Amino acid sequence: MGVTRPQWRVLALLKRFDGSTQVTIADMLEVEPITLGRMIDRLQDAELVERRADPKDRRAWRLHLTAKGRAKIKELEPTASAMFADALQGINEEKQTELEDMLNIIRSNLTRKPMEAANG
Amino acid sequence: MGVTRPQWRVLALLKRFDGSTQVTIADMLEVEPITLGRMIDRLQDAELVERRADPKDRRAWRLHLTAKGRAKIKELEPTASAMFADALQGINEEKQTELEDMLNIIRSNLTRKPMEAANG
DNA sequence: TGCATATAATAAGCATAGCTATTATATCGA
DNA sequence: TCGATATAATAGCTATGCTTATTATATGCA
Repeated sequence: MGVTRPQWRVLALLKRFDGSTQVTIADMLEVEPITLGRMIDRLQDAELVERRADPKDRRAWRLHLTAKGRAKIKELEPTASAMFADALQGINEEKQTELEDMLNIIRSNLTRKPMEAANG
Repeated sequence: MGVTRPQWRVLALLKRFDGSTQVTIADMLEVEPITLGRMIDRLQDAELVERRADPKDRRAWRLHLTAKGRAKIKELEPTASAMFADALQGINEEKQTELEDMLNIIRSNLTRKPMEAANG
């Protein structure tokens, strides 16, 4: 439908946090800055996102959706919602919350700890 | 530790299903045959896996662990177990089963259905 | 001020992953 | 048996993702 899944995640985040720096978006997506940087290269080529200089920090870019980017989001949002609903069919809301909680525990286990057990 | 995470998954599967074809392993990993084929290229370069001709089907390769591959598995298995245990800390066995069940439902929702909702 | 350190972004190189197309071989049906 | 179709693997191209290294700029502190 014109964008890849990771690209869609970037667009969705920029919808909520327009004007973020690359590092900020990379952190939210849990990817490395260079990975996000290259995704932005392609999104910029596709004219869905643009880089603007940060007036306060000359090292940083501020990322902004273009009009075309906002249109693409509008176009894809119904599909995204439908896919989520479809994926979660057969799991009630209470269970969905439990699922989310457990996945958050696992993420925190894997990211915030030095993993002594695995290295010893 | 000498192999990447996807490569480890291939080795672990071959430990259980030594002699499988590429398509079979690709199906189990839920990746495309070409993706698995290229992983096997690298595992073969690293002398962890070898391709042997299928005596009954000249199109197909049979994948086998080398002695070096089996040694690598023995070396990494404790780390793998420790990482799993670490990731699941704070989630009791009953909850772990529920988690697995829910993830299986989601996978089946996303793979076995034509996704009418999303396309309509 | 001026140096050490930190931070934002990028570069090079490699691995993983998908899509489409192609080649070689099997298999099924008339 | 032969032609249509299916299947196993590969090739080319693109996108994602990481590690390590580098450049430019900020910031903290003496």
